[in-house]
Amino acid sequence: MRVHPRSHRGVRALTPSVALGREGDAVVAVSLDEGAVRERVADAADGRGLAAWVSQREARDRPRWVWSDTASWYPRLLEHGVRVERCDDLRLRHRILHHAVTSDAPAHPWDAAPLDAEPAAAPALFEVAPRADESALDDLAATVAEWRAQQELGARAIDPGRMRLLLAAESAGALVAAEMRAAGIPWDARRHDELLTAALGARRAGGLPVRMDEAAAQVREALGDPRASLDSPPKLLRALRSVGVFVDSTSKWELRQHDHPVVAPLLEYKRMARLLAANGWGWLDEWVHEGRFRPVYIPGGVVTGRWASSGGGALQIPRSLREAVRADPGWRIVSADVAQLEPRVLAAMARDERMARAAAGADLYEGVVASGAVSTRAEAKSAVLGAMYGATQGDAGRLVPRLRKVFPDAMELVDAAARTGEDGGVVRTWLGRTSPAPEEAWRQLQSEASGAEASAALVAGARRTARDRGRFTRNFIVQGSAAEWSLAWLADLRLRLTALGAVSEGEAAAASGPAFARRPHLAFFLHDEVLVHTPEAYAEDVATAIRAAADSAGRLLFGEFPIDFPLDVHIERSAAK
DNA sequence: GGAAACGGCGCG
DNA sequence: AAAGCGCGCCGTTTCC
Repeated sequence: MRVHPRSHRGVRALTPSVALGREGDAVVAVSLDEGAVRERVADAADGRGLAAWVSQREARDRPRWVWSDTASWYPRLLEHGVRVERCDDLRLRHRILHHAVTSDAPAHPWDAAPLDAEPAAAPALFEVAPRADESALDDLAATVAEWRAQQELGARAIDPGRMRLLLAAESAGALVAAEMRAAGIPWDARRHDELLTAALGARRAGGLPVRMDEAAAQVREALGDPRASLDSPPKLLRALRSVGVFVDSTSKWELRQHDHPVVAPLLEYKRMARLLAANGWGWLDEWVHEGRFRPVYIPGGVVTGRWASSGGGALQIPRSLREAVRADPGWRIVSADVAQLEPRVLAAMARDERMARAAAGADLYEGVVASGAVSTRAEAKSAVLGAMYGATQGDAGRLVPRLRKVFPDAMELVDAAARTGEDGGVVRTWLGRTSPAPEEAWRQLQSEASGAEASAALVAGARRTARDRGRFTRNFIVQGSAAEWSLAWLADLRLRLTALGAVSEGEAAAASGPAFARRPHLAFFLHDEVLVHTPEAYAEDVATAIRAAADSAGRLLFGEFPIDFPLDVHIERSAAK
C-alpha cells in the first residue's frame, strides 16, 4: 500500500505570475500581480545562479513563470535539475493570439461572442520566425509589455475561456517538449544494430549491407543491366520501361500493381535503402549517445497546432525500430495511444450523438459498421478518413456520402469548414486556434478567375486551388482540435507524473542524473501517443495516471458530452541484463 | 559549386 | 501517379 501523493490540483487562491527577463548583464524577475516587485536574479551568464533562484522561488509559491520563449529559458534550468510547474510562453501565445484576434473568421456554432476584428498592435519582436536578435527577445521590458498586451488580446478572443485553456495548454506543451529533450528516449543501440542487421544483412565497410547488395543484384539481373542505377528515379524509370514495366513513377504503390520479376526485389531494395538512409548505422552514430535519443520537439510547429520536430526524424521513427526503445534496468516503458482520436474529437465538436454512440466501444470503426452506414471495418475506416480529408474519388469518395446520412451533424461541421476554406475564409479549432488566411496570390487567382474574360483553364485552375484549400480547412478543424485534446492530455499527465514521483523522493535521492529524470517522466510524444519512462515500482500507477489524464482531457474540452477516448496501454519490459 | 526543387517514403 | 490532410528527411536532379 502506497501513501497517496498530495494532490497536484491543490486549490490555490492565486497563482502569482513572475516575469523573467534580461536587463543589461543581469536577469531580473518582476512580479506581475501587484506592486511589481523587482528582484535581481543572477548574472545573465550565470545559469547555475538563475536555476538556484528559480528553484527557491518555485518551492515557495509555484508561480507561473512568464518568459519570452521556453526553448531559450528552460533548458538552462533543466541542465541544473530545476523544473517548473507552469509558464507562459509568450512567443507561442503571441502566434495564437495574433491570428485569433486579427482574423476575419466568420462565427462558428460554438462561438460565444462576435469577433472583434480590430487589428491588434503586435510587436514584431515576438513574431515567430525567424528571430534576428535573440537577446532582444529576452529583454525584461519587452517581456512585460508583451505579457500585458497578451492579457488584453486574450480577453478579446471570441471565447476567452477557451482561449485561456489553449494558451495554457500550449505553454505546458513547451515545458514538456524541453523536458523530454532533456530526458531523452531510452534507446538500446545494440538492439537497434541487431534489428538493422536482421533487416539489411551484415554491415560492410565501403559497401552496401549484404542483403541490400543481393537485392540490388537481383534487380539489375531482371533489368538486364548490370550497372543500372537504382537510386535515381529518372534512370530507374527508363530502365523499367526498357524491360516492359510501363509505370509513370517508381513509387512503390505503382510498382506493386505490376507483375514482373523486377518488382519484388526492387520493392525490397527500396524498403532497405529507406531504412538504411533514414535510420541506419549513420543515424545511430549521430543521434544516440549514452543510451538516449534526444530529438528537438517544436511545439506548435505545424499550422494546425501539432508539434513538429527537427533533427533525427523523431516523428518518423519506423514502427520496425520501436523495439530499440528500451527502459533502463529496473525501469519500464509505459506506452499509450488513443484509438481513432480525430473522429472522436469530430463527433464531440459537432455534438453528433449518433457518431458518439458509434464511438462508444473501443473501436469506432466497428461502431460505424454497426450504425449501418457501411458493411465492413475497412470501408468504415476509409469513409471516416475520407470525410476528414475531403476524399472525392475512389472507394473513400464513394463511401463518404453514406456517412452524411448517418452522421449529418459531424459531416456538416467538416463540410462547412471546407466551404469556408474554398471561399477564402479562415476556420477555428475547438479552443480557438485560427487557420492561416489565404495567400495574396490565392485571392488574386480567385478574383481573376471570376472575371468575365477568364479562360476555361484559369477557371479550372482556380477551382482546383479553391478545393485544395477547402480540404485543408476541412482537416484543420479536426486535426487542430485533436492536437488540443492531446496537449490537454499531455499537460495533465505531466502533473500527475510529478505528483507520483514526489513520493519516491527519498529513494530517488540516491540515484544519479538530474532529479526529474529519476522520477516517472514523459519520454516521447507523437500526436496521439506517449511513452513514459518510469521506475518499475510505479509502472501500474503510471498506466492509471495516463488513463485518468485522458479522461480529464476529454472533460476539460467537451464537458459532459458522452464521448470517450479509449487508450491502448502497455507496460513494456526493460532491456535484458 | 551550392541552393532549391523533386520524387519518394516514413510517421500520425 | 494518388484517390484524401499534416509533417521531416534522404538522395538526386535542376537551377542559378
